[in-house]
Amino acid sequence: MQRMTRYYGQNGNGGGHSPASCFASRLERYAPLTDEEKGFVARMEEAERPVKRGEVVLKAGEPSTELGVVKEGWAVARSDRLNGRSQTLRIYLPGEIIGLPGLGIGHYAHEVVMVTQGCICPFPKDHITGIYARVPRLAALLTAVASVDQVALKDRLFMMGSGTARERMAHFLLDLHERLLLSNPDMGRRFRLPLRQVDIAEVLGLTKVYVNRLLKAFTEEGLIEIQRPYVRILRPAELKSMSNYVNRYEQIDQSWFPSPARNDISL
Amino acid sequence: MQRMTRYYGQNGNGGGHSPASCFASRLERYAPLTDEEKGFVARMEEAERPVKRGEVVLKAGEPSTELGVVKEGWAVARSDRLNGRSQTLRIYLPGEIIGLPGLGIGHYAHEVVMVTQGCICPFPKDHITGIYARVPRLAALLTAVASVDQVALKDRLFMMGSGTARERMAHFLLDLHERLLLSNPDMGRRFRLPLRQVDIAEVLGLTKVYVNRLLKAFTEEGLIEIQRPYVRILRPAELKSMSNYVNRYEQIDQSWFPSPARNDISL
DNA sequence: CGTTTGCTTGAAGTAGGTCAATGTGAGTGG
DNA sequence: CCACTCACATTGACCTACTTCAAGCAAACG
Repeated sequence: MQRMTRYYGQNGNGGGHSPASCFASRLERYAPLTDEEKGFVARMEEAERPVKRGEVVLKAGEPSTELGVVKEGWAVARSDRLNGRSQTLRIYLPGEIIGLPGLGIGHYAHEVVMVTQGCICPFPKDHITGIYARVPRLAALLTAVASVDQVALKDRLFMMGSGTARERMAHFLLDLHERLLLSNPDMGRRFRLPLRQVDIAEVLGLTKVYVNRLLKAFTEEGLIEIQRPYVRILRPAELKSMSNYVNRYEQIDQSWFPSPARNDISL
Repeated sequence: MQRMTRYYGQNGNGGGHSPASCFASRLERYAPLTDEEKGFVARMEEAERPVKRGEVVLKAGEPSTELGVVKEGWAVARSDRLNGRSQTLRIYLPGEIIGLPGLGIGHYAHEVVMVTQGCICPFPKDHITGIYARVPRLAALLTAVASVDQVALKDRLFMMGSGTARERMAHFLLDLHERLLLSNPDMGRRFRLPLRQVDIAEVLGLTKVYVNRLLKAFTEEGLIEIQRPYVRILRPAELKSMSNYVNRYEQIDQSWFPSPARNDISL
């Protein structure tokens, strides 16, 4: 059933962070956390649930009682259509939070499904309450991360609205590469892409047939190299210029964060 | 477990001119604000700047020092392409905040332009600092509103990725109508649409020619009625079923909000 | 070793784009 | 009151990027 071997996650790459918490290490990349903040983050990863490929982690329409941290594996948020085609709205990599949009509307708007096997750390929604009440700087950090996310989402909307299939594909490959680099800085240009062509098609809003043709064309043009399930980006510059790609993940702006101490207001 | 509050239920001014503080009244629709919270909200609307149609309110690439509340008029966030076509990423109606995504990345990712004349209330970014530090429930409210926004954005991504032109148009009209109803509950099915066909085309990722043909077709099929610049939705049910439209703005979940008093943690 | 799941390829169709011309109403100036 | 203009809307004729359908292939698994 599973044609993939194990997803390679947080193998020790000199970073020195504990493999137990990819989410905490992701956050600490931006700003060192206080002990109190670390405590709150740790509680988001207390529980662990192994999940199989294809498993629905969050069901669309259900009341949103929990959020979750993807600890291992890839997940996607998707919108199913009665009609036929379904659309992947977002790919979640290890260290990212799922279910955040459910905060506002009280139920999950779109289902989240695993595309590889992996491991999810669910935590109750009202854990966020404590973060807003007690560690406002952490709340601000989460907000900042969410807003980077929103920018990336808008970039994707742009590609879907006025990009050709080639441009979308280029943008997709570059974006995934950059995001993987965030947690694996010394990964290089070759990365594991545990998605079937039909999965990519659902991300890009294309058919699997055309995705196949695009990948073939990209390969023939020497833009990429495929050794399934690995992809190597051969000519990033051309891909960037053809898709107008901008890396949105490089840094976040902390200038507006409140100070870590609870009642010390920097204003 | 979850306390939802209906969003409707404020007397609407059918006329069409904004109240003194459309942003505050929009927030108060969700939850009554404490005096302290009101003070912070009021400071977001202290300054006022009249803006002309076509004026660039936020320039892409510039450091994000300010956010703003749209007090009057319509604005759009758009992504320009060297190539040619440009894509509208988001329409901002009165009472909505612009520049929020700039919080995370420290500069404006996409430009914001007025599509009608209007009025913007700019406020400094670090005003958000005070909200996170001192009125956490207001911070949570802003987060909730942003997350509803993100869901709506994902719905749009879905339409752009796997919707036909007809479906996109139907979705667009319904979505705009619902959003306008939020601040004008007794507006009915007829609303002012101050966009040119080319503006709509940029929202939908289509050409103005095709937008024209779609509008003509919709009119001939009796789905809508156009008396420029007004549109009337004649058969909302058909539009809904053909575009799978879901109104995401109806309710907001406050169950996870911290309590209004600063150090009283409801957990 | 047969079955399944996913990849590849060809041929034909279509939704929506492109190009280009014409129509229309709301100013503006004379 | 009429001409002139300018910004948009409308319409027609053709074009193409992508889809659809359908068949064949490869490799992994049972």
